[in-house]
Amino acid sequence: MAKNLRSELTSAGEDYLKAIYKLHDEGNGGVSTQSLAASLSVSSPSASAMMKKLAGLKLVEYSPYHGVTLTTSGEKIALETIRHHRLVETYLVEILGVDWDKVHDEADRWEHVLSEEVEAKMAAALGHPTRDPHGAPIPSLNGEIPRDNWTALSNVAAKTRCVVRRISDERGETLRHLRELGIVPNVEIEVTRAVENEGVIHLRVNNRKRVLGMVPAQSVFVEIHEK
Amino acid sequence: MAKNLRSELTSAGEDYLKAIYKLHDEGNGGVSTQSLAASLSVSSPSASAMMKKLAGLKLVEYSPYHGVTLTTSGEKIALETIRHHRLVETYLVEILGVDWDKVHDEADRWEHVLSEEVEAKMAAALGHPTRDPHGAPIPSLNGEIPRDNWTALSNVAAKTRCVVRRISDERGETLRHLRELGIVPNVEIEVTRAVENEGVIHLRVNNRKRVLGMVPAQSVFVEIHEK
DNA sequence: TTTTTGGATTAGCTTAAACTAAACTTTCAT
DNA sequence: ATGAAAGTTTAGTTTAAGCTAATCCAAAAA
Repeated sequence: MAKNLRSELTSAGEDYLKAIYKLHDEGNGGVSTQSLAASLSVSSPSASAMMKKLAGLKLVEYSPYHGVTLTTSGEKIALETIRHHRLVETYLVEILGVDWDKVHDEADRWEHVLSEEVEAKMAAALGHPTRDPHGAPIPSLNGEIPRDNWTALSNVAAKTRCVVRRISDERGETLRHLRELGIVPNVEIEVTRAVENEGVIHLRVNNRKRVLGMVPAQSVFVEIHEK
Repeated sequence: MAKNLRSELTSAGEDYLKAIYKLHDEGNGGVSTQSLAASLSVSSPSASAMMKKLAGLKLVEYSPYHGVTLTTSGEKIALETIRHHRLVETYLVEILGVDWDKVHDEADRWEHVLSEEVEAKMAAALGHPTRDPHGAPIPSLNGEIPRDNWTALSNVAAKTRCVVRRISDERGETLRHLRELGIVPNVEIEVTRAVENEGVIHLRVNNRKRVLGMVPAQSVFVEIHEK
């Protein structure tokens, strides 16, 4: 069913659906043509045209000048694509030993060529993981995905201990930097100093002092330690 | 260098180069527009147009009305693509346990999205194999590939013992049938009866009598047993 | 040498996805 | 309430890859 819809779809279409899902997920609410275009590095007329096409396929609800939202089948395809992407990332890191900061681009290409059958084999080989190497949740086969409620590191007050749970930035540069600082999922850290307008947050990671800019700190999500 | 050329190229271009290589390899000599078009399930005008484009990129030597051959860089890319394809097939069978007869289509898609880095990891995980699961040689990183000199099963005389070395048909149907008969690489078989015009060859495989049509027998290559 | 014929190429069109430039809505501020 | 700014859509073009129909060449047959 969704399979049929998906076969109507090119990989460009899948990319748009995925982007809409993510923007909706973060930004909460209808997704604007501009944000969509920006997130795909595409002009807004291109995004606009694609919305018309996806609306024709009943994959999005599109009200010109007022943004789009996914329909049920559109969301299903978006989640399938995200599942592919995150499983591939996990597989590349865990089984093939590819660097944490390099898997994103590879997975962006693989996600469109992976058959359901091979996806299932990968998932099995990994023991059906629920998180990718950056801490992002992997949607289940039937499209369930946990809603996380973690805090951006940029919002954490001084003297707070917490555990890194997720890095939401996908760019290799940022990821490499964070890894060098030891900021990866499941590592315990402490915010030692956080003063507004310093543009920087001070941390203790693996018992070393670290300084992190506020911009990358916005994409590090942590779970605050119970007292 | 070849990397640069390759980046100029779409996956359609890679498919054409690969097809030219294979046709040249089997058919010996210049490759005709028609055979190329047929092997890619494309119209001849399409093939013709692509030849002009590839000639512009200096990947083929193209003399209108007289066929094409690969240039050195064209052959390099063809071999890289074939290497990707066959490594992926091997990986899917050996590591992920995908069925022997189903890996071809998957690999046809993967071959275009695999980075050199991941390819290297796969090759290492497999112990740098030199044959894919159908017995086809995997080109080395620098483009070397053994020339096999095996005999088509359709040409083997009665009372001959031999070892299956390669199946050159890629269609799932054929492969499935052969596997059901036990005709897979490295299995020893004996031709028990082979009479011209019967359109069929009789075999003993794993100590069982088998009958195989001449058409599939043409894509089974064997090594004749030393006396 | 001419003719036939089959294979190859050109001409012209289609679809998908992008782009720029121009025109149009919304919305916000005066 | 209206005009400007911001954001969106339409118009028209481009590139890649395919297609059909029509033309063209070359090799074999007469």
